[in-house]
Amino acid sequence: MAVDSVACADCPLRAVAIFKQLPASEVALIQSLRHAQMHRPAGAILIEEGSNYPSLYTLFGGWAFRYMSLSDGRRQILNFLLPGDFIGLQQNIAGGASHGVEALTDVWLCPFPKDTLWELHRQAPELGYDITWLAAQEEGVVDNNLLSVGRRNAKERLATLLVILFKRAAALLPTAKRTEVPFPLTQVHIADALGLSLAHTHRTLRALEQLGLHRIRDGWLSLPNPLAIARVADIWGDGVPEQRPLI
Amino acid sequence: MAVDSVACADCPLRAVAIFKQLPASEVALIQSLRHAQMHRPAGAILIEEGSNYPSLYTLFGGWAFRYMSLSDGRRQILNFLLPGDFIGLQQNIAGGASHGVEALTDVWLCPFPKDTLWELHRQAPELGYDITWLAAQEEGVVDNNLLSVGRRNAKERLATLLVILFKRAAALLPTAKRTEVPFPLTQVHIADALGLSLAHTHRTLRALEQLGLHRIRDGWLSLPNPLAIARVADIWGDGVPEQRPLI
DNA sequence: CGACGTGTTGATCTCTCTCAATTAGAGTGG
DNA sequence: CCACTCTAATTGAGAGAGATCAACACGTCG
Repeated sequence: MAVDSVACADCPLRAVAIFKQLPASEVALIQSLRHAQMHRPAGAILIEEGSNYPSLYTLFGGWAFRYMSLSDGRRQILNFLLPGDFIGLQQNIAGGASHGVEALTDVWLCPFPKDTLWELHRQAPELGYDITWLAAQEEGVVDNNLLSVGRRNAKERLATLLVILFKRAAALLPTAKRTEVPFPLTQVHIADALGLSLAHTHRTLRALEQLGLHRIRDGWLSLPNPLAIARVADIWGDGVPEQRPLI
Repeated sequence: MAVDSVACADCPLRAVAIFKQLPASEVALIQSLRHAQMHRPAGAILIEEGSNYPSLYTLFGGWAFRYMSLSDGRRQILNFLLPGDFIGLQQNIAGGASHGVEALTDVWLCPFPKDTLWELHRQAPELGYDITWLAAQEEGVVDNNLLSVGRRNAKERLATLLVILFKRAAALLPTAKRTEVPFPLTQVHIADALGLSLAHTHRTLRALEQLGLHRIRDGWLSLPNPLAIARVADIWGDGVPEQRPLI
């Protein structure tokens, strides 16, 4: 993952099948707005909760998550961010949601100045449309999490999270290597994402493992029986869009 | 609420202070894309859960809500839609979130053809930017709900919902009339929005009422002690943006 | 070596759910 | 005008999923 500001045109992410191909002119526009790539260690706060107009980033490498917390420290993880995800949209554009963003692993970021959103819309309507697409897509992910936390029990929530993260992570890997995917979450992250206590998360995790529905070892996740765990999760479609824009 | 396709330029909603003023040219563009206004009764399904590229609407009058459900019937309300909200963004733009939309009261809608999103982006970057703003804003609302459902207990959830809905509804009223706001939700809606059972929702509602934190009568909500209920909800900012775009 | 993060596990408690009934309008049709 | 139906609100009793609290094990790291 050694990165010395790879040019957007040569971006290895763009070679991954899930990302939509862009015309060279649009890639050039993105390149012209972008700053040099930067690195942040695992655990770093990428966007402070409550900050009003923070920077924008494309997550180039590593995982992160968005979260909100209550004044007494209770924290809810809203969704996880994987390579290719765009960071800072909500805060930058609509002061509304005052969530924070934290690096789950070491991350590499492509930073953009604050007025990038407007420039993209103005100079390339297609990219403006793509930004809207990304916003709508991320809301869909949060919708799913809300359904889980509101109406699924602990086993179902866990199954849902594992299935969805597996699919998202697998989509970034070469087809041949999709038997297991990187899984950097600790049980604390899982608990905070699912609205469960740490103890209960642990017990439920063990219960599902005993049923042969998942296996997490050394930061890798595999799903020995994808159909069975999807059935527990009550998921029909696959949830991962065929192709998505990459800004 | 008699409506025979009021022209966008004369739209009474645009006169409300929370809505951003648009240049006449942009209002004209919106008008040119829009179909004649339509009415739907309370309880009508405006967008079927799982439908792929449904119509787009601006909610002109009445309340609605977005929801998702599990195969056994459990339902989660994702967020409520009030006049001025844009409907159908997520499904239309990113096949991702397969949620439904249901009318909570009788509603009046301004329908737009499916390619409107793209046309707005292409013909008026400012409006494209506004669309993105709306998407980001709505995601912020869902973020808040996820925080509630994941990490707040029943009393806190209820307090949060009442405070936020009160503010959103009040912003649509003349300043002088903001002591009470329309409140068309039944306890079933509240329960489904908060991830609680109906019975517990009812008991918690009564408990908060006994504390003098709210009063719901004949479809109207008032908050006798706004500071106290906001304290229970653990809300600091006001959550309602000063000005928002109206498409 | 002590501090810390992460995982693990037991015991106990309680918030919230489930199930079941009852009451009170509002609407409908004869 | 009355039986009938339906929705929404209400209330009680009992049960259970998940929370809380408290230890302990293990590995890493300064």
